Amino acid sequence: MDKLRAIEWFVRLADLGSFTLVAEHAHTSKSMISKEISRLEQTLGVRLLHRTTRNLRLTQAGEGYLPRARQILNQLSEADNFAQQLQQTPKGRLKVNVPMALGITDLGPMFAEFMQHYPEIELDVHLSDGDIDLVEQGFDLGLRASSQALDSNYVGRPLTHFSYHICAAADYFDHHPAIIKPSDLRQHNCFEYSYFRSKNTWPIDDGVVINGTLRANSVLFMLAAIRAGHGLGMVPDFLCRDELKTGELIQVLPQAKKPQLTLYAMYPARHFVPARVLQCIEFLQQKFNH
Amino acid sequence: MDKLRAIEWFVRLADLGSFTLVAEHAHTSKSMISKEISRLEQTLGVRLLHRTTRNLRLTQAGEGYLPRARQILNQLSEADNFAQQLQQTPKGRLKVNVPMALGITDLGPMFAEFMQHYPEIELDVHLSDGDIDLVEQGFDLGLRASSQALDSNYVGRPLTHFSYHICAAADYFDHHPAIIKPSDLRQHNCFEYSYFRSKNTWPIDDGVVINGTLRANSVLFMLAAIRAGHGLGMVPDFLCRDELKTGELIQVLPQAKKPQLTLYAMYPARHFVPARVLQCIEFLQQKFNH
DNA sequence: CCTATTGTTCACAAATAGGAAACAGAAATG
DNA sequence: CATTTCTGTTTCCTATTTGTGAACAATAGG
Repeated sequence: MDKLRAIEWFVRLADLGSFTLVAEHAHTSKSMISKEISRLEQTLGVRLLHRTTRNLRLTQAGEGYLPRARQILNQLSEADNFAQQLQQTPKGRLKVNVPMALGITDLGPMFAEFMQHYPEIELDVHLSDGDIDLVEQGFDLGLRASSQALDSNYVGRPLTHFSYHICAAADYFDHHPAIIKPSDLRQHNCFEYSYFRSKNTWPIDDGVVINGTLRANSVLFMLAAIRAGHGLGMVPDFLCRDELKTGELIQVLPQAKKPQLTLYAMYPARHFVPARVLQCIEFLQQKFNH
Repeated sequence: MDKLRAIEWFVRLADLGSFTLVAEHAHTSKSMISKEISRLEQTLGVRLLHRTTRNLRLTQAGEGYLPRARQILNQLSEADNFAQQLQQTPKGRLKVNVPMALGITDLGPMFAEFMQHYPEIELDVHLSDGDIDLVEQGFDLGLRASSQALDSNYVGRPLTHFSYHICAAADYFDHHPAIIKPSDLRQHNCFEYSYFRSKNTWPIDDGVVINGTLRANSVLFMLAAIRAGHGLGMVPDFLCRDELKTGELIQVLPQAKKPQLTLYAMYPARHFVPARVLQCIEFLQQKFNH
């Protein structure tokens, strides 16, 4: 039995509450989890989980074992990080969370180059936009665009700044009235981005309540609708700069006060940060500053 | 790789300073140790030990990894003890250190009976008399006869008391002068026990300096010499009570002031004491009090 | 009452562990 | 200086263990 792995799985089991989920998460079969947990229980001589077919709950022993197991795993990764910090060439798995749109446009090529520089680092990139817990999901690094303060559980380093543009297709205004002042937007089909904190209010000047026929959780998807001339969207500059240059898209209200977005590289605040994480951040910083 | 075991071996390696010794200690081959440590170093990406053929020393990484490894192992055994404490029937390995002579005479039958009562407990009995570090050697329980205070790292529970007798063979005095007062001993062949703190001084009244032609680190061996009529020895009562009863041995200076020995059951002071340890102590207490 | 989904068990294929011996390097020995 | 005698590493082979997918038993929900 690999006791450490058994303990890891036990902790996951307590968190997720299902053998099947843990098996998926650990890329193995549920029979494996079952056997390993049973073996752990056997060596301890105590049942850690009370299992009925549809429900899992910790036994008294499991209840007490769980926090200790957590601490052991934490200290182990702390020790590993310490050791790896002293090594020369960064290697190992680097699990990164990246915003969907930015990941596809700008970060894709950057990470490709990063891989070339550090061939010993095994990249595990997850594209997603929702607010997820980096630690819980086991991310070493997360890139997040934010206009507000950061969670103090993480260390955040600003990489670059973005601004928003309100865009429409060039031919959109052939059939729609012009937009002179922010309140004109209310007469138009303004798309809503699901992950905006202020759902149907665009943060222009004092805020403009908009409404439209599209709501999407992907700016890329929204961009397609804008290019098709179906309405207006508020998109970050890195997504529309090419189209604005070619004239395919037109910016509206360029002088209006729009929020500045900062892209942060965030990593869990720990005693020893793996070299590969710091190297990656530095690499990105250099790329963005160039 | 069994990472936990690798860490254990690494700690042992740092303590003992030799692959060969660790291999013996762990009941495995040195190739195993070598391979496992190498694998650990590989996953960490750092060399933990700098090895030359005749000398081992920790690298900078190893120096920092060692205390963390120690802590992890401690917390793990703490967690295991916690879990096992909640279990009903005690089981698992119980490694006991027992004084040589007492182990052979009185404790042998007691432990035999103990095994019968708790068939799930796997006994690992080490007979030895020297002062050894229970924790370092991995003992769960140590039985020690002592007349003085105990190390505060351990919890000690008194089991029973012993007294010393000065004995000689019955026919010894056919050819040697009688002994009336303690100072008469100086004219006799008095055997010396290696582990006595006051080497060649017997703790009778104010202490009597003795000399003789035998020095041994085994009271049993000494007893054989006494029975053969070669001289006198100071032996604990449990070793000579049968011979005194049959008259084979004769006690000398019975009214002299001799030290009282207390037999302690000692176990490492930890947060959670395994059930099997407590059960064993209770069993022995009962046996001695009966 | 049936279906869907859970965790456990089983049997077999694949991978791994473990040990003996050969090996290579360095210190002590004469 | 050659030799002996330790050290830790490597190699190779077998026995053990691991991991998987399918069948299984058990339970909650429709």
